[in-house]
Order: sequence, then structure tokens, then C-alpha cells
Amino acid sequence: MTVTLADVAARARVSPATVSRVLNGNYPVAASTRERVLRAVDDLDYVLNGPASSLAAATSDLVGILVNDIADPFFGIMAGAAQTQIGGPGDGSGRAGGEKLAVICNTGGSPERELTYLTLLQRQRAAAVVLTGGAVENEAHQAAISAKLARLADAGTRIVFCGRPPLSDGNALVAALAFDNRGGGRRLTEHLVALGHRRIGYVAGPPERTTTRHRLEGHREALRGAGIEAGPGDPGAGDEERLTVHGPYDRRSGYEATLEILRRAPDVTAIAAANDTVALGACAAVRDRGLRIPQDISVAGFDDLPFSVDAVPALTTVRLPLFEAGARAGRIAMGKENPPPGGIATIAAELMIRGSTAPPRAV
Amino acid sequence: MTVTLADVAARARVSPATVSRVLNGNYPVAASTRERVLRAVDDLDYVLNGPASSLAAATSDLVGILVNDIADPFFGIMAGAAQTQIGGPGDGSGRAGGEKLAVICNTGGSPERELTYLTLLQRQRAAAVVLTGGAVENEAHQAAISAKLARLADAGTRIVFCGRPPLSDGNALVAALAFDNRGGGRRLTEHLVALGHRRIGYVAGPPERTTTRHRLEGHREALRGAGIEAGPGDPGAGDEERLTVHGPYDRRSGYEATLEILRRAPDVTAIAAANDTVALGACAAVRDRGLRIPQDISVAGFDDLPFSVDAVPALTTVRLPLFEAGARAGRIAMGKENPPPGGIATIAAELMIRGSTAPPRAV
DNA sequence: CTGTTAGCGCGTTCAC
DNA sequence: GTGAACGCGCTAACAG
Repeated sequence: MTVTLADVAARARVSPATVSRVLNGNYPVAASTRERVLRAVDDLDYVLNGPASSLAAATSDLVGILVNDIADPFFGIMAGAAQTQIGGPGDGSGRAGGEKLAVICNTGGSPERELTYLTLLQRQRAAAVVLTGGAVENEAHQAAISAKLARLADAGTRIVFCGRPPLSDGNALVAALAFDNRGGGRRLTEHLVALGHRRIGYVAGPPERTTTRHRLEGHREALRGAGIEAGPGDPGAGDEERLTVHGPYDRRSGYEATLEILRRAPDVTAIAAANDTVALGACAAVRDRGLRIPQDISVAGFDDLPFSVDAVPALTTVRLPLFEAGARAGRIAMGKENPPPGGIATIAAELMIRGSTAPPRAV
Repeated sequence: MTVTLADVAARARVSPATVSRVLNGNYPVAASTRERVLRAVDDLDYVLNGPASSLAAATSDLVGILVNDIADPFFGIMAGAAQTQIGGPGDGSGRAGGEKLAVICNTGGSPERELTYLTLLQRQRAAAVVLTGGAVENEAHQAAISAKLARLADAGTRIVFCGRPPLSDGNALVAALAFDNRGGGRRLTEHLVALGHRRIGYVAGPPERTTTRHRLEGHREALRGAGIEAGPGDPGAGDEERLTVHGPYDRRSGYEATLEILRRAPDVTAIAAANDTVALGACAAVRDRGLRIPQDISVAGFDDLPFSVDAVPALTTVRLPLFEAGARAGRIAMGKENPPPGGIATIAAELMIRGSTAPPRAV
């Protein structure tokens, strides 16, 4: 029923091995023979049997890209960029030569699903795996992931982190491209402080995520640097806790967290959000409370997603080179580019000052 | 080096066949034996060899989801929703039983890459393929896609369209979930007309996309219905052409197209955009020209992506149930739900009236 | 440069 | 309920 390599070989009057060789292109074959084979392939509409090929060669052309939430452009941009480097441009014939199959797997932020996907990719003997975005900070889970990655690496799967900090256990098999979330968070809050803000609300992400923690740490660093954050026992101690509200990385959470902050501390003059999506929700909450941005309250985000520049007023935020990072991760996964020295690169974050932040109202 | 079924069998003191049977669970096995086998699996950290398994069984657990642009939440939402139905919740062990591997493939809107991905999926003997979003209206390409899908279906791959119109050649092997883009476009423009608008600019998508065409057709239908669009020869004929500008589905294109429309026809009182992302660019352009929304110019979008409600003013748009449609497509692909009667279902679009549209200024 | 020969690891008949 | 044997379709040594 289905046409096999042998059928092609018969039609081209060559041996199966020769057909395999022209298809994989890794071996010298006479031009005339190759011609004949290719014609037979087209005539018969032959498509390689992937599983058989993978079994025999002990490798597959599958590359997995894991993301927390594919509906979030933060991940979509990185994953799409990685795919451009992996999938290859195609040759327009749809014949698909030595192309890799770059596929995106959506974990929904669940550690279990992340592990399941890794197992599935391991089962497929994936050529490489790219893990994007913040990790969940749970020791058991981290250990499980690390162990799983070690086995994958062992089996020849290349592992790349993108926008994700290196494993805490120093697993050296992994190349990591980490964003400077802490530095970005710090510079953002320094900017707010420089404008004159002293009471700054912070809408944080889910508490167990590395991204959340690093951005928040940067924020606090800046407060401490400005002498704003009080130590325990000082008057005003605990303020920083009161002004920080955690929640998922979505619009609604930003909306509600901001209302909560405004309730707890009506005198805040600025809100920093853990990412742009959340910041949008924060803006809505601020406006619904009848306050103007930035005259009454400044709002800032993080990531610089495409829509942020179109917010009204345009969102002050921290730009992460998502596309570039994704593309680079893709190239490393393909072996087209060397991993960074030491296996770890920190990618700079750039402060983008726009209209949503301004000096606080004179009191 | 790598542990195989035989190793597990040896450790459990059973035959390889028995191990295979407990792993696939489709065969009666004594409880005590199964117990022993599973323990051996865990002890040895055994992971099934996917390619070998697929080769022997002539099926694979791969399900492909094709999208035009994964950085666009329009696709991210649908693809993520489909994956929730396909990937299964996992059992928390990371062991991965009979799970399918749902993977997203980003075509970047290129017909060639679409074809290449289909070939790659065919090569992997994918269990199902979900194609999302508008198709490219090129006869040669349509035919190629249709032929390819026919072969896939032939090989037992289930095919589902999601937010994509059925094949024009009536390929009946495909279940199609189509959005009512035409009806949505019509109702949106009817809304503008009802507000009193007569000169309405239209920022269309790429001309070769079905989505673009259907939405535009709906728009024109509404104009004609209101007696606004003139026939050829009438005074004002060609206006509708002059007021329509095509471009990619991105923010920048919306910005530039809007500037162009404003240049061509400074008297337009409303701009309808082909989608929300484009509408955001349109809003920016309108504002940069010193015009207010909606007092001077109304702006409307399409899709009702999550950020649209947070635009200022909130965007009037047409809601498409992206998540629900994606999930349903996923279920059909898994065989958990029957295809719609006749293989085709049209999914309704709902007009969402918000602050960005209002009656035109009295002249 | 090309053909021949052996498996790759598992699912699936068959027997028992 | 379990084991033995065969073959899925292809690649990777070898020869030649």
C-alpha cells in the first residue's frame, strides 16, 4: 500500500542504500544516479518513513521547544524565533530534505507537564530541546528536571535554556541564555526613584517562578539603594511587603493586584508590574479608580512586548531581546553556533522610558 | 548503554512481549506480573523507544498543530487550547503513558513551509494534524495542500481545520471549523453605519488570505446594504477601493495603512481594521495625526484578543471564540468528539461594542 | 561510487 | 496469561 525505499530503489534501478544516500545527502553519489533516484521519488510520491529512519540511525529530526504559555507573546516570539533557525527555509518543493521538525510544546506552566513533555521528547529521541522562560523553584521538581535533562544529554540530545537561569545544581550539560531580570528590575525602579517616587507598589508574578523572584529582587535592590526600603524593626518596616502583591502573569491578575495595592496604600505614586501584560491590567485598574496615568500614578511594565508601545500612554518598560535570544537558542540547539563560554550567557535588559512614567504630583 | 525493553524483561523475569503488553495496556496481563514489570521499568528508568514503537505499530503519537504566526496571540490561544485536549493532563509521574505529543509548527504564513511541515508530519506518520487560521488563496498551492492532505488522511492521519474555511475542492476527508468572518465583518460595519458613519476606511490584511477576503466582503456587504458603496459608473465609484488599504497582519502595517487612508481621504470618520493588532496600529496613527478616538474618528478591530479591552478607549471589535474553537478542534483530532455534520461547522462571531466607536462629529 | 548484509527496538501474530 | 519468532523500513558498516 504505502511506498517504501525499496520501491523507489526498484524504480530507479539502484540499491536501497543508494536511495538512502541521496535522500540523506551525506554521501557522494553520482549526479546521474541521484537524478534518477530523485525522479523516482517524485514519481512515486515517496515520503521517508521517519520512525524507521530514526530507529536505524538512532537519532531523530525532532527538536522540542518548551514554553509555559504559548498564548503569551513573550513565549510566542521566542519560540517562533527559535523555529526560524531550526526548521530551515524549506526548498519550496515541500519535499522536505534533511529538515528538522521544530515543534513547540506548551506546558501551561505546570511542572508535571514539563516533565511529561521531556519524557515524550526523550522517547522520540529528540535531537535537541530548548526550554524557555522562568523555571519553577521547587527543589524536588528542579532535581527531577535536572536528572531528566542529564539523561537526555546522555542520549545525545542537545539542551538549551532560553530566558531561563541555569540549573542550580550546576548541570554543565546545558547551555543557558539567561535574561538579566534582576538588573532590569533594578534599573526600572531606579528610574522611578530618580523621578521622585518613594511609595512604589509592585505587582509581582507567581511567587514560585525564578523570573518573578529575580525581577522583584532587582526592584528591592533599587529601593534599598535609595534608602527607601526599611530593615525589620525600623519605622516603616514591612512596607515593602504590603506594597507587593503576587499573582499569575495575566491581565486580570494585574488589575486585581493593583486595586489591592491602591486599597492598602492609597498614597502610592507609582506601580511597577512584573510584565507588560500585567501592567496593562494595572493601567485599567488605575483608570477605573479615576486616576490619571502618569499624572496621578506612574505605571511601568517589563518585557516590552509589541503592544506596549501602543498603550496609552505608551508603557515605560524593560526591553528583552526576545526574538534575538530565541534565534540564538535555536542556532545553539542546531549546533550552528557555539554555546556561550562557560555555558552561560546573561542577556542584557534595556530600560525603555516612555509616557506612562513621570514625576509624582507635588503634594 | 541505553536500556531497552529486553532489559526490562530480563529484570522482571518475563518475556519482552509481556513488557510490551503492560506498557501498552491493551492486553490482559496478570496483576502480579504487571506489578513486577512496572517496578522494573521504574528501577531501570526505562523510556520507550518511540521510533521503534512507531515503526512496529505503524502509527505514532505525534499530533501536529500548524499556525501562521505563533507570536500572534490569535494563534497562540487556539494552539494552546488544542494542546490542552491532546496532550492529556499527565499523571504527575512524568512517566508518560499513552500520551500524545501535541506539537505546534509555525509556518510563518509561508505556503512552502506549510507544505514542508505537512511532509515532515507525514514522514513521522502523525496521528492527526490541525491546521489553523486563514489559508492562502493560490490555486496551485491549494491543490498541493489538498493532495497532501488526501495522502495524509489516506495513511490514517486525522485532519482538522480550525478557523480555516473548507477546501474549495470539497475534500471531504477534512473536518472544518470555520469562523464566520464575513458575518462578523458585516455586523461590524453595520454598527458603524448605524452610528451614522458614511466614509469608512478599511485596513485590510494580506490580499491572498481567505480571512482577509471574507472580512472585507462582509464590510462591503454592509456598505452595499446601506446604499453607501457605489457601483461602477456611479458618482463616487471607486471610493471603496480608495478607502481600502492592504497589508500584513501587524501593528506597523496598521499604522502605515491608516496614515495612507487619512492622506487619501481626510474626511473619513471611521476606520475598520482587519484585526485587533492592526487596529492598535491604526489607533496610534490616528492619534499621531492629532485626532481623538472616538470623537474625531472611530476605530474598530476584529478578534477581540485579550489586550483589546485594555486599549484606550477600549476597542470595539468582533469576538471570535478562539479558545473554544481550538479546544474543539483538538478533541476532534483526538477522536474524542465527532466531526460536525457534513464535516463543516461555522462558528459565530459576536460584535463587541466598546468605547472606540461613536457617532461621527456633527459637521 | 555502489551493492550486500545486518541489525536498530519493538509489536504482533502464533503456539503453548 | 505468557513466550518465541518474525518483520516493520531504514541506515551503517563492509566489500567491491
